Amino acid sequence: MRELSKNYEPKGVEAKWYAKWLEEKAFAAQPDETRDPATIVIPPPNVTGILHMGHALNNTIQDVLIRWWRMQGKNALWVPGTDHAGIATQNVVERKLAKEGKSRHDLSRDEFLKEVWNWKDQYGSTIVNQLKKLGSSCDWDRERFTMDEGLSKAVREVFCRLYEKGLIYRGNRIINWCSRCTTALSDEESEHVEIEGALYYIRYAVKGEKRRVVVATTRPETMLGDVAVAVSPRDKRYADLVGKTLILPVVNREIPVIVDEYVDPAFGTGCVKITPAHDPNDFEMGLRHNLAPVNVMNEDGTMNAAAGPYEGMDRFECRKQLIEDLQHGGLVEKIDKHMHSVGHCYRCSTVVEPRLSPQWFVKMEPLAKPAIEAVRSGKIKFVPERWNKVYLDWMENIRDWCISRQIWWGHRIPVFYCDACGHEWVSREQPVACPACNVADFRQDEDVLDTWFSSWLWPFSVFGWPEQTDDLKHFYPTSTIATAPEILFFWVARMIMGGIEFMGDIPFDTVYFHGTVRDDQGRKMSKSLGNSIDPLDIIEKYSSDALRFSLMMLTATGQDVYISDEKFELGRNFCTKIWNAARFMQMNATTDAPLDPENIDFSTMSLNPDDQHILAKLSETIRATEENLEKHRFNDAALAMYDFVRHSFCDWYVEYSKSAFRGEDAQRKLEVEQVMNYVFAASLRLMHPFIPFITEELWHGMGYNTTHESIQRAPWPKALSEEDLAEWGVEERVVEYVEAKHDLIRVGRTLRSDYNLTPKQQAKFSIRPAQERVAALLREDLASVSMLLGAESIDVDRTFTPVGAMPSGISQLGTVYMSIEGLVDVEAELARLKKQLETVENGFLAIQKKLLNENFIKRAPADIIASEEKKKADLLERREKLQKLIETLSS
RNA sequence: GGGCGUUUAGCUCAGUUGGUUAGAGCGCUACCUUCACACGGUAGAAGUCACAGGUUCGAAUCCUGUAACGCCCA
Repeated sequence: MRELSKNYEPKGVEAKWYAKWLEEKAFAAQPDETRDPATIVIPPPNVTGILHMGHALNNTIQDVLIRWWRMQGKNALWVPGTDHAGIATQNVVERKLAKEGKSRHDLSRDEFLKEVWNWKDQYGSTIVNQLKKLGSSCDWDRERFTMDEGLSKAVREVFCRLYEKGLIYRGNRIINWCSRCTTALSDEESEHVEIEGALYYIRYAVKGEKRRVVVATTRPETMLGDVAVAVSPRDKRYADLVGKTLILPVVNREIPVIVDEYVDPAFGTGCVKITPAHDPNDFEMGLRHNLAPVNVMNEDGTMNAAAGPYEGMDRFECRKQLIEDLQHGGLVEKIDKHMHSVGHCYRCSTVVEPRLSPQWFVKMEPLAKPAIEAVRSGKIKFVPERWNKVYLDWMENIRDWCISRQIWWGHRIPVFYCDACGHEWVSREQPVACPACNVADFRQDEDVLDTWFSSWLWPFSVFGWPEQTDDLKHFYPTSTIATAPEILFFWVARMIMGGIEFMGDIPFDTVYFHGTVRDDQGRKMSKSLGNSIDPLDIIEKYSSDALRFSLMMLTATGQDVYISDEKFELGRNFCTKIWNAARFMQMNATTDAPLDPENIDFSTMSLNPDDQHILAKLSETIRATEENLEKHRFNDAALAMYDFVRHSFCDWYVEYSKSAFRGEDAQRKLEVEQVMNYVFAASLRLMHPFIPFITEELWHGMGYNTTHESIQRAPWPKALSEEDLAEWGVEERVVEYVEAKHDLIRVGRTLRSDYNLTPKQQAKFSIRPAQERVAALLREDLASVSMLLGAESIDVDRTFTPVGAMPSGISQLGTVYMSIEGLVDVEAELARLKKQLETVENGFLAIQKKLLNENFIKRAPADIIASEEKKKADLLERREKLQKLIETLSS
C-alpha cells in the first residue's frame, strides 16, 4: 500500500492505466466454447469524425455493459472500427483539393482515391484515439474499417447474391439528387425541413381560346419541363377543359389537359402541372398517361438546353428570373407565402432535387418480412419499447433502397458491361473477359454503393464473413447494440434485415436507444450554434471518469440528455469523495499487510449493528445495480452506487468507524477495518464499469490487487441473500435498528441546529426509548451515538420525564431530549412542536379517513390495510407524545 | 396531415404492477475551516404533480379531452 496524495490527480492516472491496459491487451477476447460470449459491435463512427457528446454517451454505455459482462466472467468482446463515410469523406478531401485550387476532376479516379487513402492514413485515427481517452475497452486488435479488403469482399458477396436473387435491379426512377455532391441519395438521406416558401399561381393559355388556366406550384422553374396539366375527374369547374391543349409559357410547348385521381381539387387551383422528370408523383402519372418526361436540369443544379433562354442558369436564379419574366407578361396571378417541408442533403444541407435518373435499387419487401417478425415476436427487443412501433410502421411501408452513388470514394458496384456483345454481369472477383463472348473489352459500372450498404453487414463482416470463421461462430449473434434513434432506419433496421438474410439469424437481441445530447436549453448541439461541449475539454477539465459518471447519472432511459459544463462537477466531486474515503482508511489502517478483500470471513467476528447494516446495504446496492443494468436503467444504477458510497458508506459507516478507531479496543479496530475494506473493495468493483480509472488506481493504491492484479478481471461483487448474511451474524432486526438509529441522530442534530449550537458545543441528551429492547441496543451503542450527536453525555432512561422546558424530538426509537440550560426559548420550542404536530395531524387524518371508509376496508388488499393500520398507530403515538410535550412546555 | 415523446421544487430530472406525509442532484438559506474530503459536513426552506373531466375504496401513476414544447414520418 502506498500513500495516496491529498487530491486526486486524474490526468496522469488515466493516461497511465489506459497505456497499461493496452500493453497487457486487457480488452482482448478469443473464441472460447467454455464461456458465454457477450458481444457488442461499435456503431462505427465516421472516419472523418471527431468525438462529440453523442459519441461520449454512446460509447460510455457500451463500455459500462462490456466491463460489467467481463467482470461477470462472460467472454466479453467489443469490436471497434470506423466507417468510410463515402460522401462526407469525399467532401473533406475535395475541400482540401479546393484549397490547392484543384477539383477531383483534375485528377484521375485512381489518383483521387490515393489522395483519400492518404488522408485516411493521416487523420483517420483521430476519433479512435479519442475513444481511447474515454476509456473504451475495445479489443483494438480487431479494429475494422468498412473499406478494408475483408469487409469489401463481404460487400461484393452481398451485392452479387442479391443481384442473382433478383433483389437488386437498375431502374430509371425519380431519386433524391444533391446537386452539390452530384450524387443520388436514399430517401433516408434526404432530411425534410419545414421552411417558408411560396406558392406561385401561373397562367397557362388555352390553345385557340382567350381563356387562361391557373396552376399553382412551389417550384416554378420545373414548369419548363411540364408535359401536361391534370385535374381531378370529379372537379366540375374544369370538366370542359379536359382534352384541350394548353400553351406552356416561355417555351411555348403544347401540352394536354388530363384527368387523374391523384389530383387534390382542394390544393391550389385544382389544376396541377405535370413534370415527370422532376417529381415522383408526376413521374407515376406520366407513366399512367404515357407522357415522355422532359428533364430541364443538369447534374449540378443548373438549367439545361431544354430550359431554353434559362440554359446555364442556377435553378434558384432561374426561378427568380422566370417569375420576373412571367410577371412582365402578366402571367402571374398571385404569389402566396407557403410553409412546406423540403428535402435537404444530410451531408451538406443543399436542397435536394427530385431527379429522374438511372440508379441501382434493392427490393426491400422480401427482406423486410422476416425482420418485421423478429421484432414483433420479441426475438429482438427494443429499449425503450416504443421504438417498436416506429420500426414496424417504417418496415411495413418500406420502399426500395437506392444504393448507387455518383461519387468515387466507396465500394464500386461489381457490375460489368461488355462493349463487344452488350452482356451485363456481376462478379465477386475482377473479371478477365466477358463470360458471354470471352472478349476482354468490358467496363465496370462507374458508381459506388451507399455507405450504409457496408454498414448493414457490420455485425458479421467484422468477423470475417463470408468465411465461416471461428470468431463468427462464437461471437455472432451479438448481444446489444447501443445507438441513437436517428439511425433506426439507416442502420438498425437494415442490420436486422441483413443479419437474417445473410447469416440466417438476427444480428443482436437487444437494441438500446439512448437520447440525444442537448445543451441546457434543450437545443441540439451543433457547430453553427456554437453550443457544443467538447468531451475532450471536459476530460481535460474534470477527467474521463467524471465525464462518464455524470453522463450516466443524467441519462434516463431513452430520454434526451441536457448538459452544461457545470453538470460534470457531479462526477468530479464524486470521484474526489471516493478518493478521500480511501485516504481516510489508509490513515486509520492498523496494519500494512496486504489484505485480500475478496476473501474475508465475518462469521468468526461479532459484528456491531453498524457493521451489519453496511453489509446488508451493500448487498442491497449490488442487487439494485444489477437489476437496473439489466433493464438498461443506467441512471438508476449510477444513483444506487452513488447513494450507497456517499451516504451509507461515507456519511454513516465512516463516521461510525471514527468512534471505533478513537477507542481502545484493538480487536474492534481490526474488525471495523476489515468491514470497511470489504465494503470499499466491493464498491470499487461495483463502480468500475462506470469509472474505470479511479477504481483501478485505488484497487492498486489500497493494495487490493492480491488475487486479481487488475480490477477489470476481478469478479463482479456478489449480492448476498439474507440467509448468507445471517451466517455472518447479520440480523434483519439489527439492520432496521440502525436505520432507526440514524433517524434518532437526525432528530438530535435537528435539535442542535434549531438551538444554534456550534459543532464544538456539547450538549447533554436524554433518550426515552420506546421499548426495553431498544434501550438495551442503545446502551451498547452509546459511544457512536454520542459521537455522532456531539453529546457531552447521553442518558438512556425508559422513565425519563423532562424537568422544565427541554427541547425534544420524536424518533422511531424514542423521544430525544436536549438539555441546554438557560438557552431554551420556550416560545420557539412551542412553535416548532406545533408545526410538527400539524404535519403529524394531517397525516393522521388522511389515514383515519381512509380507514373509516367502508369501501376501503372491504376492497383493499389485506396487506395494504395492515400497513395503513400500522402507520395510523405510529402517527397516533407521535401525536400523543407531541401533545404531551406541548402541554408540559405550556404549563 | 399521421405518429411518438415531454409537461412533477428556482433549474435538470427520477417516481417501474395505482396504496409515502411526492424524491434526487444542482442552486438557495443558516451554521461550521472538526484530525478523509469546502470538489466538504450538518440542518433547513421550497411542489395546486400543465389544465379539465372520468374510472377507482384510493390517481403524479389508468382512461378521455385540451394546451404548450420537442422529435419522427408524409
